[in-house]
Amino acid sequence: MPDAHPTFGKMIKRLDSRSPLSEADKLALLSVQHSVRKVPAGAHLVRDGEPPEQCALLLSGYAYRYKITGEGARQIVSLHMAGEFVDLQNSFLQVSDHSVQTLTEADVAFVPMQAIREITLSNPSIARALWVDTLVDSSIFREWVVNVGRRDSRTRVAHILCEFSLRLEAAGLAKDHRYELPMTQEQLADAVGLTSVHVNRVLRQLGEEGLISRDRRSITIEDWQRLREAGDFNERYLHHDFVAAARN
Amino acid sequence: MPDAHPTFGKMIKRLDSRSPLSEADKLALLSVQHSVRKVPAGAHLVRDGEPPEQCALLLSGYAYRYKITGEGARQIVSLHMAGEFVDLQNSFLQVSDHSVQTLTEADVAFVPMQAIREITLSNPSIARALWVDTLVDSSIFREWVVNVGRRDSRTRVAHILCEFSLRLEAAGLAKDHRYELPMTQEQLADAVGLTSVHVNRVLRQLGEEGLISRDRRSITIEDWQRLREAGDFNERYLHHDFVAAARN
DNA sequence: CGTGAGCTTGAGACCCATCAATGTGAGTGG
DNA sequence: CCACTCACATTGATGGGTCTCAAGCTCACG
Repeated sequence: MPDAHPTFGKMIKRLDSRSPLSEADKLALLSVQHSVRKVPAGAHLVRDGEPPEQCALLLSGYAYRYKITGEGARQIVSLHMAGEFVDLQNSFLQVSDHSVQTLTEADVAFVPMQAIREITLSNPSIARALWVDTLVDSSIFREWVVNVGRRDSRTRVAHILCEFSLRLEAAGLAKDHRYELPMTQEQLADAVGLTSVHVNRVLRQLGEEGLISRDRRSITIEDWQRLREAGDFNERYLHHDFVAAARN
Repeated sequence: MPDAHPTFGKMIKRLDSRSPLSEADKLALLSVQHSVRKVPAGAHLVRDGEPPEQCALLLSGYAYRYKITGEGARQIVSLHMAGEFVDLQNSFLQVSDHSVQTLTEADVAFVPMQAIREITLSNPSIARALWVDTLVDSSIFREWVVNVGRRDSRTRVAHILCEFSLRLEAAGLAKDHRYELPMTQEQLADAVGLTSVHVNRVLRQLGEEGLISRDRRSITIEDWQRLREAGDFNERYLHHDFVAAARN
């Protein structure tokens, strides 16, 4: 039933680019059981500690994953955009180890865990493609560990702005290094392990230096090369280098 | 050919506990093509930026993954012990996004990428089990993002000591909350995003408070409950809760 | 015993957090 | 169309946690 939401095609294209899928695979993905629901901004898709029952694919909008420390501080561990699965891992783990919340209003396709389990057992290429997708997720987590662990505030913020720019462009959601940042400065701060006050100062500084300009939530990268250097950014970890990997 | 190194059994048992394997699956894993080599401490198993050719399974000893920032700072992003794959993701990605180095002398089984690709395509249960293994890796990365992003130094160090204790016990490499920490304080610092000087002070403080005691590289957790609280530690993210997940 | 890597400790500096106040713009209701 | 409100952004002043620099210590090993 290829009357699936158009974003399904986007998701399939991304998977296919890193791990080739046959036409039959693509059709199987298109017709996987799911239900679509519109979800308001700030809604929880997954809650830390609860056993998951379905897997959410973002059809539009943004979401983020986060954890809360015992002190009550929040750390955002990833940001997700249209075409991405936000909690694929939950299909195979007993209990969720973090929460997922929408950043904006979003259209979400909920796929029953069972459907994911079945399609991946009966179709090894789909399993591999989804696996690779989670491996790229991992790579981004590793880079974030480095970002919050070893970079100073200016570098950290510049780095994440570079990452968002490339990921949004790869997803067809931005171009010319200009995009709507769907988060408040406080959320940005929680993603880079700083306070919103300090993020504000850093953004101002990056603006004064002519690396970026801002208008409300819109970010324009005025000088990609310099922002890239300022952010110690190397896009290798995004694994956008789609050289058609695998012969099997 | 079940004349494989005994640690293969350990690895298989761990995989099986989170994602059930048939006897045939286990035999296939035991007889996967590989070559064993003894590697000295400090040797590189993988180098950032290079295309990987094989996948390393640690049979004995310890290894860690790390990245170097443009400033030359090192961030260790994970620690691995006997029975773990250190770079499974490399079998499916074009280029390595980080380096892997041994912490101690180690026996390593090198499995050709091609063998991993083949066994996972022809055997969906093995693919799933390895996938789940990488998902647990991801969960640990997420926790590390939180650790370096939002916890103060004392909490950070206490947290990682708790994590090591549980992981080593689960691997049968420690018991009674006592273990040999296979890293220098500088390496520990690079894992928690601090300096070795500060890690040293924190370790002393934890000792003075009676939470741990140290003798050379040996760590004894004197008061698990209090260290757990000090480290804001909840073992959920380790996904050691082996309730035999899946019917298919 | 000499050597070197790693551990330990102190003093001072600095980056970022905290606290606090004000500014701004979108939405709401009168 | 104008108060009013509320979330978010912005800015300043101050303090603290961690880094940096530097020196001495310990212990395994030759």
